[in-house]
Amino acid sequence: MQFKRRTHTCGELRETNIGETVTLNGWVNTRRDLGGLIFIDIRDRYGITQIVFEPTFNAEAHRLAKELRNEYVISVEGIVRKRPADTDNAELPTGHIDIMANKLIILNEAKTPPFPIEDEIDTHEETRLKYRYLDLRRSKLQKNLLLRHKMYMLARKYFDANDFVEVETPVLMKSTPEGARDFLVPSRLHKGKFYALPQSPQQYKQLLMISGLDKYFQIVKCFRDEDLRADRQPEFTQIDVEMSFVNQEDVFETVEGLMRLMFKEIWNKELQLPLPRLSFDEAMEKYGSDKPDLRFNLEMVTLNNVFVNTNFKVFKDQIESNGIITGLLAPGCGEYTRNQLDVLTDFVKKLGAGGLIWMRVKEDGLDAPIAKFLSDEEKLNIISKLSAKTGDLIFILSGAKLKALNIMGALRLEMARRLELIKKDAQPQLLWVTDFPLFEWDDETKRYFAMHHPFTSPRIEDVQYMESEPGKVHARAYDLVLNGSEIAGGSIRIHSAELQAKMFKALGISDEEAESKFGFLMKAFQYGAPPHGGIAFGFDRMAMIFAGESSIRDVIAFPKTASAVSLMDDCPSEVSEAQLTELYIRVRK
RNA sequence: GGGGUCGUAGUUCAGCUGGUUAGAACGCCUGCCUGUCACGCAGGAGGUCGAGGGUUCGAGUCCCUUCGGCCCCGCCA
Repeated sequence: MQFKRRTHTCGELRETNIGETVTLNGWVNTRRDLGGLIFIDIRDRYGITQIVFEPTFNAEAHRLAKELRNEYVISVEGIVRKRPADTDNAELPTGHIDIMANKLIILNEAKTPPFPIEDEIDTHEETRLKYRYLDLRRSKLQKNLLLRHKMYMLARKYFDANDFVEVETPVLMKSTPEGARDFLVPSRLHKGKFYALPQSPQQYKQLLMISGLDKYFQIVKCFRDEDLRADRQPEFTQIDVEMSFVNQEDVFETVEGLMRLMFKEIWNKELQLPLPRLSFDEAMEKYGSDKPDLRFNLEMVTLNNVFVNTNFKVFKDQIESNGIITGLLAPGCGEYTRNQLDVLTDFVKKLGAGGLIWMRVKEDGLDAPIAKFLSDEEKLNIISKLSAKTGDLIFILSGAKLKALNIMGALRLEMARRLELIKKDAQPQLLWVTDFPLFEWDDETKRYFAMHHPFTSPRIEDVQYMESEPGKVHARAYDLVLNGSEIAGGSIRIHSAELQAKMFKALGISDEEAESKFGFLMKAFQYGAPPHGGIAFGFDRMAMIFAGESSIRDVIAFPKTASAVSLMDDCPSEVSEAQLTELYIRVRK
């Protein structure tokens, strides 16, 4: 098909172009057929320009324009003209001009799209995902992809300027049993053997440090075969970073520099450095989360001290069994009805709490179902500890420490929603959470797991407890948290064979097991491993927050549904018997 | 694996206690219309009520099973 190369994009023409003969190519955004006069808005990713078809100007073009429908692909040649007085459209950057068409070519017709190509649509996501290529025509999603592109460029420029080297690591790698479920890739050349897709290039980047690359980064796809969430996809992108001869402060400095750049270039905001830090313990006690949202206050308060000598059995038991009693003040909620309180009780019960204790703060004291079990002194202390005022509502949860704090953290977020504490224009809150526990107790298997990964270095001063009290050992691990989302996480790694052996021992991994699972890495460590550490950003999540979206899918071109399916191309799908045979695979029924 | 929620026209939804031919808006089609930009006016077409089964004289509506979207818990070193 013959058509002229465009002279301008659809967002480009201004009054300075008046009188020029131009050619635009694009999609029909809307048509307004007035009979004798036809207006067509032509759209490409740069913008929208109004075309006018007038029979006295060009009868042939006008005749053909009658056939135009939404989403037809067209090429238009015409003359840029100032719009007649009072017909300007201030909404459009191109709204002071229009194009008198003297030549129209229909490059392609289009079926009526299943949903309108415009920003504010309320079409179900299912339909949008099925026709993702149409969804991506909408300027909102295009804007998100452009923002994502800008973030790639900023990251690459930043790391390059700081002497980092981008190195590609394998996508087909060895399956490692720790961590998330691997996606497996069967080998045709090796019967019964499998590659795994990387959960992250963790081992490779450590090997690159041993190789002396010194400063490495990579924008890289990672894969985890776990259940999805609004902010989790089975394949996702990391900015992976590793550095040699560094401590935690060096990593922080590097990351903070990048974040300052992103804040400036994406949001035009000055980021105050250094970033605030919270220890894991502090974050859990105050906010009930290892990724606290600091855009609002509502701090939780640990009340164990108030109840050291209590007669209330529930609290007494918790204190004796090393549990926690945590309180949350809901300002001005003292008038919550029984029904509202039941809903909130139900909310925490669904998260695994035994129940929810509530107290209305009245002029003359606390009005609560458990009031009769508490001494006057305890009541006064609750009020003062939480700085409660008349008309407030107090929540108290007790239980095993991390579990109770987690549930209260969820309630904190729920109350913030109900009280609308997160304003739309709230300043973004970025912080470090540090000093994570090195180990995490797993009740099911009755053993400790590495909270981060088994190569994470303990704090030097805690090494002495690794055998006696593993639960007490803190890691040199850290997370970067933005508005209540973890956007990056990393650690200083173990680089000594001796300490690594201690770590495996604490994890209950035998020498043989360590050898078969991580032997290649252990071996490499014997050839002069420098002290090193790093971090990895959840790029999609970061893009989501910078774009102001609430789902990661809105910053990914072709995302999968919550059940890990691509509705557009219908994958995963079955494969032919021949393919399976070649891979020595039989599907179990 | 568990909890919540949704599924009716191309789209977004309404549809009461089970009862005549399942409605509205937008979109779509046809005609009219020379300054629209949410164009206007007139007319029209369009339905596997997610699927399967059951109860009933009768099911969009009640029951059971099942599929799918979204959110959350578990899971995500």
